[in-house]
Formats: sequence, C-alpha cells, structure tokens
Amino acid sequence: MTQSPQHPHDPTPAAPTSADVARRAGVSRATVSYVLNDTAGGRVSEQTRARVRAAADELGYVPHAAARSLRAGHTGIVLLTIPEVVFGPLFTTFLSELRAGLRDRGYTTVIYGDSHGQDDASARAWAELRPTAVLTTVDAGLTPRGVSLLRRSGTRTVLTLGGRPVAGAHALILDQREVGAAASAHLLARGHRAIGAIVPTDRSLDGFSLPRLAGVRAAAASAAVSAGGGVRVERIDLDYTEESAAELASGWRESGLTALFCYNDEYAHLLLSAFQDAGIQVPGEAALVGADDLMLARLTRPRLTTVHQLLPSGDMLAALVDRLVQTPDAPTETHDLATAHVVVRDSA
Amino acid sequence: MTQSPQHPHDPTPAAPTSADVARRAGVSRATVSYVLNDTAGGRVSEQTRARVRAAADELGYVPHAAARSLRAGHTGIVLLTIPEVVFGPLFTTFLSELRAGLRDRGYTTVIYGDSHGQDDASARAWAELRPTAVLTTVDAGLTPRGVSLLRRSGTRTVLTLGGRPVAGAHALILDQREVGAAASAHLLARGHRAIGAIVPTDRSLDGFSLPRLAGVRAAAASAAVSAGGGVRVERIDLDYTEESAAELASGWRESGLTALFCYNDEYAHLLLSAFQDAGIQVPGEAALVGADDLMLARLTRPRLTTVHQLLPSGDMLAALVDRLVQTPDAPTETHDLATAHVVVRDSA
DNA sequence: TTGAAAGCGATACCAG
DNA sequence: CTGGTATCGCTTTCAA
Repeated sequence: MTQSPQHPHDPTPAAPTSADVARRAGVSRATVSYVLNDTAGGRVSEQTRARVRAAADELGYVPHAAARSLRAGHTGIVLLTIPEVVFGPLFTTFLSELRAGLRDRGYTTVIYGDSHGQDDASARAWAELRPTAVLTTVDAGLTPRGVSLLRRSGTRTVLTLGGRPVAGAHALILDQREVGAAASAHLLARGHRAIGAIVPTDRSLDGFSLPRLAGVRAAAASAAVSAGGGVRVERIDLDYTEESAAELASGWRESGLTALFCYNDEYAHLLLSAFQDAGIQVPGEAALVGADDLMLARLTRPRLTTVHQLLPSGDMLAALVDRLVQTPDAPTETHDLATAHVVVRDSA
Repeated sequence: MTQSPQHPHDPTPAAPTSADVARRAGVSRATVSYVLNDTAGGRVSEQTRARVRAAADELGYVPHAAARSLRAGHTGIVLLTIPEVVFGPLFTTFLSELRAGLRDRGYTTVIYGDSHGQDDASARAWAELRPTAVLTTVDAGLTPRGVSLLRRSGTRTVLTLGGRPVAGAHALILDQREVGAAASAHLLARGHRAIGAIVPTDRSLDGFSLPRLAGVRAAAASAAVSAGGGVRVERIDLDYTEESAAELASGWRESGLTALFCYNDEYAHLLLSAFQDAGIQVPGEAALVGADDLMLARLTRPRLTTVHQLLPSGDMLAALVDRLVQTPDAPTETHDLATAHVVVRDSA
C-alpha cells in the first residue's frame, strides 16, 4: 500500500545550496541569508548584496523549503482534506478560491484525500507534514484523538468544514439537513403528502445525501404533527444512470408519490428526462426539487426548483484560517453557515 | 502579495521528537530510528523494540517529514499544477484518480495554481519544495528555463500534460484541435457549409477553447479544398449566461449559419435551451455539437451529439510518473494521447 | 560590515 | 545488539 518511493541509489546532481552561493560570492552563508531574505536593514553593503544576488542567479539557486521550515519551526502548510470522489462544480469553485486566498496569505496548500480507516492513521500521516493548519471538508473520519495528535505535533489550528464538529477543533457547520428540510417544507406547503427522497447509491456521497434525507424526514415529521399526520416520506436509492431513472419513472404512477426531492440538480435533471420520456407531467404528476442551484437548474424545461445554500467564500475562509492560526489557543469556535432557501422555478 | 505568515512569537508547545522518545525509552536516537523504520533486520532486541514503540505511542510521536526528507535528499512530493479556474467534471475525476494513484505509490501530491507571469517566478516557487516530480496540466507558463531550473534543483522529472511541449520536459499531448476537427468533420459530412464555433469569453478557458476553434477551422479549410471551396467558419464569442445565448438564438436565422460547434457539452446545453425557447428546431435549423461526452449530453432532448476524447486514466499516469522518476535521465518522451471521435446522437 | 557556529529533527555510518 | 556522531540546508545569535 503506502510505501516510500524507492530511488535507485540517489545520484541527484546536487542542487546548489546557500553555501555554494556564498563561496561563489566570496562571503559567508550568513551574509547570503541576510541578502536573500532582506533581513537586517542596512547591515550589508550594496556591493556585497549585488555580488550575492548575481551569484545566486548564475547558479540558479533556490532556497530549500524543508530546511527553512525545519529551522523556523513552522511550515506554513495548510492541509486540506477533501473527499475522494464527490466534487460538484460548487465545491470545485470553492476550492479554487480557497487555494488562491491561502496562497495570497503566504500559505502552501497541500491537498490530501480524507480519512480512510476509523483509527487515527490519517491524522498521523497529516501530522508528519507539520501543517500549520488542518482544514477538513466533509470528513467523517477525524476523531478527537486525531485532533489532539495534530495539536501536540504543532498544528496551530484544526478546522472542520461541513462534517460533524469534533472536540478540540473549530467547526464550520454546513448543515445538509437544512437543504432537505427546505425542499420538504416547500413541497408540503404545496400540498404534497407523499414525497420520495433520492439517495444516490454512490456511497462517497453519503456525507451529503444522508443528512439531506434526514432533513426531508424531519420537516415532514414536524409538519405531520401540526397537520394531524398523514405525511409519507420514502427513501429511494438510485444509481446515476439513465436505466435506473427510467425504472423509477415507469413505476411512478403506482408508487402513490406526487413529489420527489432529487438530492441535487444533476440527479433532478436525470429524473426530469426520464419522466418526460415516460410521458409523466412535471410538475403536474411529479413535482421535482433539486439542490445546489447550479446553472443547470435554469437550463432545463421546465426550469428546476432547487435549494440554494450559501457556501462561505473561499477568501473569507482563508482569512478565517489565518486569524485562527494567529491565536491558536482561543476557545474553539463554531460557526453555523446554514442558510438554505428554496429557489422556486417551474418543476415544483 | 505573497508573504510569509507571521506567527506572533512562536510559543508552539514543542512537538515530541525522536530524542524525546529515546529518552523516555532509555535508548539512543539511533535505536529509535531503527525500530520505528524497521531498519536493520534483527539488530535490536524484541524487548527494546517494545519499549521504544510504547514510548512513541505514549508521547504521540510522529516523525517530521521535512527533517526526514532533508536528510534523505528527496521529498517524494509530486507537484501538480492546475489552472486557476477551469475544472470540468472530466478533469476533476481525472485529478482524483491521479491523486489516489500517486498516494498508493508513496508520493505526496501538492497542488499549485499554474504559472502567472511569463518569468520563471512560479518555477522558482515550485522548486523551493524540492518536488521529486512536477506535472503541469494545461499550463502555458512553463519555459525551458523553468524546466532547467527545476531539474538543477533536484526535480527528477518534469511532465507536461495537455499544454505545448517544453524543451527538457516529457510531454503528454492532448491536442484540443482534434476535438474541434472531429466536430467540424462530422458537420461537413452532413452537408453543413456555414458553421459557427463558440469561444467562451471566459479567458481562463483559452487553453481549451482556442485550440478547439483552430481545429474547426483546419478541418473546414481542408474540406474546402477538396470540395472546391465554399465553407465558412465563424467565431462566436459567448458568455456563459442565458442572456447571451438568447441573443445568439434570436439572431440565428439571419446569420446564415446552419450548425454550431459549442465548445463543450455545457455550452451546448445552454444553447440548446435558448434555441428551443426561440422556437428554432434542433437539429433541423441548427445542428449542435458539444464536446467532452458528459452524462449531460445524454440527458438533453434531443440528445447531444458530442466529441469524446479519451483522457489517460489517473492511475496510468501515476504509474508513468513513477517510472520516469526512476529513470530521470532518460530522453524526454512525447506521447500523443489524442483520439477524439464523434459520438453521434440527435442534435447534429 | 561580516563571519563562525549552534541547532532545527531524523538517519546511517562506524565503533564498541 | 546499541550508542556516538556527522550530516542534510538554512537561519540567527554572538563576536570580531
């Protein structure tokens, strides 16, 4: 499995070091360091500085980040864990912004897949990099022990985005249940009393899909109480294939359902096509609600009613990480980012 | 811009080091190293080994990757550069696979945004990490000087994917012109003689869109020769918004065009919707060809005719990187991956 | 104004 | 079987 890459007896043609630069410029390594880092105001004569810079240039000298951070005691690495598979356009954009924001603040982003086992093996692997901050996105595997392992190994701050909060780590809550709940509430308000809820069979989506399902159920349950019962929610597991969508459509009229929460806009599109092929009216016979408010939702006919959830801007998050790094021992913060609302269009 | 993150006087509560473990276990650091790395066969007694492991466990000891690679002379880092913005589902999936493949081979993937300026500043920044390999995707900014800078600083192999080949670097060519050419050839074969070619106004897509346009033109030109002239290709710049799509649709009948290469499936979807809203028959009055063969292309009605281009599997590419790292001085390889073909469906 | 030297953490040689 | 010790490349204090 995880092995070190073996190099067949390392004959790398030694990269130039600051010592080489020093030799070439006829100064000491200390001076090289001063010059190249603009440290210590006017301590070095302009002549010497020029000589050093020239030497560095000619040799193609580039400082060695690992050596530097070993000396400095911190790496400036922000370790970002992301799910192995998921990745919608929404998340992808967010990631790009975040990377840019962190880069502008002088951090190096390292992306890791999220935890595998439930032991703290991945936390250990992360800790080896001595990241300045760890930011997990939608990760189920991080434990309080993992957090404390990281903290003890020098990580200034651990921040979870979208998962369950973990003791010792700051948390940005992005409650997916609200997405399902909003959709459900909308459908209930329109009079639907038998609602299907799509759950992708792709298990890597569980982190999103199950909470969304739970939200649908919760909203239905509370409505059932106030409305005197009679609300049915049915979980429907679905492959992301035309075949399974067609199958669902063909059994629709017998199912007794009148509405469907489709997990997200892409699944909603899949189902919309299947329903239209089967001659089932949308929204007349089947009301469809998507989620994520992608461009896609505006391009289908009928346009998709969908649930919009505000993601924090990547830059804002980068700023937050930076702030938390500066105050590593502040009490853990928990921000609730959930603000799902329904965008009503034509499909429900 | 890029500054080092300042930590307000570093009082990090010292992470445990191998010396701490040694002290606690009553052995030397050397022994700790042997035990924890399973080095040196049966050189250490089972008792000692147990004591060392216990000590490491109790302290929550995690080795320091930077220190290790400083000593070892190589980092096992594969530096992956990706465009700041682009990111389709295709590319995203490919990236996940690649990361997984590299991880399984013992490498650490670090993702960087691609080069900004045309100087070699980004190459320098990359070199600071002393990556074992550098893999650029669709990057215009890498120069031969940048490559040699990397090589001199110890990078075993530099590989470009999808951009222009760069002297000194291996190249995986993914010629986007073939995509446009395939689409164009299909339309010409169907008798179209006036073809529009969409170019997104999003400049971050230029790396894809301009070559695709060039491909459309090239195929049209060579057809014009053999057919005795009379083929027109019109470049059409388009925002990814409903408004600009509607505008294009409303002027369609006056344009004299009969077919449209839409850049990719998402743009094709956008245009399909706009044409349908405007009452223009697809493919009757407007033949539409997408690209990338996304699931999306199968979900529209009519289904989208599209161009499929095989991406290398992420795992195959990981294997290639691994092989090239083992033989850093092999002559540069250039693999041509282009194999675009049209998937004929209903829109053209 | 510059240089010498200590030390960050881990590893691997060579003694013992 | 185990322990010194030199070393990787860089920064920074202290002396000169």
